[in-house]
Amino acid sequence: MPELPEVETIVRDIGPYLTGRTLRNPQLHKTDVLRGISRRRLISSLDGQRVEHVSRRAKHAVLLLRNGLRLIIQPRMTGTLIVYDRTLRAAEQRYAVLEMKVGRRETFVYRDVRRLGTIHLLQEKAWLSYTARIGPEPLDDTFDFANFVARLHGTRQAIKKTLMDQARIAGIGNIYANEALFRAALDPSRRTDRIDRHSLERLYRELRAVLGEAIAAQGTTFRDYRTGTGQRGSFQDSLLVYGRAGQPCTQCGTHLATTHAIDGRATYFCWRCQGTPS
DNA sequence: ACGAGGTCCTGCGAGC
DNA sequence: TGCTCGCAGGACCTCG
Repeated sequence: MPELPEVETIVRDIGPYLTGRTLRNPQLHKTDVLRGISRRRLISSLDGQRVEHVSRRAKHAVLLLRNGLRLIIQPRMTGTLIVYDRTLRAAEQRYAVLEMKVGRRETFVYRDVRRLGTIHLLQEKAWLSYTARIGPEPLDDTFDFANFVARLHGTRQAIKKTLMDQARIAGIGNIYANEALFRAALDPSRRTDRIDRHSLERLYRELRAVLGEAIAAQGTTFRDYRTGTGQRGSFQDSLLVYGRAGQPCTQCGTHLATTHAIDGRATYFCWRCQGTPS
């Protein structure tokens, strides 16, 4: 489930293959991922366009094209973005949503089993408005502790839900919210407005640390996620709580617990180290 | 402002 | 074996 570290890994991988290349023969196999654009206009806007720049914003991959449009792909749950330097195998072709040639042999594929992912194609102005609705990038140099506190301010919601609110801070999903809260020894269900400054300092530090470590490990592969070259990530080996219900806490040995009480999403935590969710 | 619940989508595993 | 059903979940929506 690509969150910030996974999309960052994808973008770093595919960027060198796409930048300066011309998109040829785009094929859209499914249309239900399109947002605000028809298949016909997407195809005609992509075909023959040079890719000027590839970047990440929150959990989106952004391809800036010569014609000024941005192709924005959000892989969500099961989406993968891969550049292959060979012909695709049948299994790789299956579930392909968008596919285009980016060189003599290279093919760029957006593949998505469940197709909860989305594709936008935006003009500069629409892009600015789109990105303005998303919070700041947590790994930016400018994202200091004061900024973090300001972004969390004014809500009584559970801290885990607040962290995952893309309008407040960009790119944090379920895996890294769980991990950061455990590492900061914070109860995921704690009301955001009732967390003391020292706890917030720990959370700020651990959040940035875990995101950085996950990028260094090429992301977390639980099931579908692959890097931009089709490899598995390795941060699943470093997860301390996510997916580890029933296993011993690495800090105190207590059996880790899971609940769906916060926003209906799987929360993993240690009763002893993080306290009891209220 | 906030929580609850529905929606999208398909593979998978449990249960019968 | 073959079927149904619930679940996985990020973002967005409506309702109370």
